[in-house]
Amino acid sequence: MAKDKKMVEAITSRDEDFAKWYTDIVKKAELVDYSGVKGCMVIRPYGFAIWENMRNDMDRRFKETGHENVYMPMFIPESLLQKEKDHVEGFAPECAWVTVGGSEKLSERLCVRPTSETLFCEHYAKVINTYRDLPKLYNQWCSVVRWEKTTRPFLRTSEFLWQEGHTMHEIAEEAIEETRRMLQVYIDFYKETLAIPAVFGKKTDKEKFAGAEETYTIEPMMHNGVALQGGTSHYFGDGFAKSFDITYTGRDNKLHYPHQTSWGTSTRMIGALIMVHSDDDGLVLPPKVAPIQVVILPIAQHKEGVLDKANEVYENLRKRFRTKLDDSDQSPGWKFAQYEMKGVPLRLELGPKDIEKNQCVLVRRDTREKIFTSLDGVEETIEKLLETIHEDMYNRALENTKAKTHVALTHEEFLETAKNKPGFIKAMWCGDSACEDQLKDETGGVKSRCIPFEEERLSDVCVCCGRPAKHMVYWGKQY
RNA sequence: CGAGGUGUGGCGCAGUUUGGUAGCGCGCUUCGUUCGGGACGAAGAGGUCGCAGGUUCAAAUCCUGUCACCUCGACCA
Repeated sequence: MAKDKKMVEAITSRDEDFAKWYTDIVKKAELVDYSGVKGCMVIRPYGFAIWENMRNDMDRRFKETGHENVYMPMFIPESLLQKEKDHVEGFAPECAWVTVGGSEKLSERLCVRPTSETLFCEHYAKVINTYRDLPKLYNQWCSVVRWEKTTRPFLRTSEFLWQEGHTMHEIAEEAIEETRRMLQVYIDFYKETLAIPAVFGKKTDKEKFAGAEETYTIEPMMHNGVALQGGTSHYFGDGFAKSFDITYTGRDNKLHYPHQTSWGTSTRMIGALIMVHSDDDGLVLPPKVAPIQVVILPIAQHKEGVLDKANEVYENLRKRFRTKLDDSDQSPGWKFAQYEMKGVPLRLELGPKDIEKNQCVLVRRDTREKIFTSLDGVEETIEKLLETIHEDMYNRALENTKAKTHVALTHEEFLETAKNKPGFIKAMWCGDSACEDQLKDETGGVKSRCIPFEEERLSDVCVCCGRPAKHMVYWGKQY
């Protein structure tokens, strides 16, 4: 069969209808199911296993950088939420409220947390007294609720799982350093674990988080050129500390406000995984997070010795890889398609002909390449292949991002590019949010993604208004 | 919040215009044959047609109301 022939009729082609392709994958790969509540999804075992792998990897990185896990309540009293003005204005429109407990109407309504800055602040006010209590480096894994108008599995749901780090520091520089450090943790995680390249940098004032002084972001590009805000890290200065009256006695025996950060990533990253790597045959998972890294498919398994050998290989491989042996009585063709749909990075075929020659067939999910290899030392072969798959997936995504990143020097060029070429646009900007608004209106949704840490001087003037340029900005449409 | 769409066995749908015995495909169960790219045969099980009213001898079908979900926009991790 031709390599590029579409084998799974049930999945809509990616080029035909990207949105439909996405939801097909999500359902066919058994990642989620819809629930009875609008915008809330059931994360099925296979989808949740991906999240668990992500979570374990990130959690390790957080702990290596000195953070501790905690758990805050899920309810925020309205009065607490209102303590920081910008923050409440940012989140009030999408809060879900609890007004009744049992049969009693509550004297004060409770917000189901959309994010937990206020709860952390309330707690920090109690436990921070002296500079010796700093820094406080807390993280929590939980779910949050934002009453979204439009929802899509993983990308935007009413409730989603995430991690939120909240830290307090003696001085501003240390907090800013923490903000940048955690962004770097995200960048590394995307590259090393998800095999996803990204642009990253600082958000413009207009795109900042509600209540933050500075917001840093990681912006991976999806296969179709649309950006996804993949994680954010915020520097709050001492604004929240002042609103919540968090003070500590400094080395100088005077009262000071600590400086704060927060940073978060969510199950949305699973959406990124799908939209960056997957194809018309289903999911393509990077080996580091794949719930099954190698699936062993015995061929003609009723024949003498096949299952015995398959089990022997399985017992050997499972010590090093997340391995599955599928000896169900489905036909081989069905199994091939099934595990391709689920994105298993490597398939190991083992039939009577192989066993005779003491070999097996390894098939890469990402390229479909077939490799005939000896069963002696097959675990080394697999180890190397999984690494190669990771690198190749990263590089393909990087090529796609590069190919879909354009430069615009003039206003006309910007509009022309935005209209005809999906992807990022690099262009100079004066620093005025009015220009961001104008460009967004003129292009039907292209917004500033970020100001990268390493800016190029493309020209001296703003691509929108022609006044002197202050920054080079990545622009693009987003999910 | 605006504009569309859909609710019928587990899943996907037809049937609704023109009221008259609840259908199809997949899946599921059992048995047999198959097995290197979604195998085949035979026999089975499974549905208060989203919900509530109404019209009628008779409602999945007509009327009124209601709930939910999906897609696309505007807003957002």
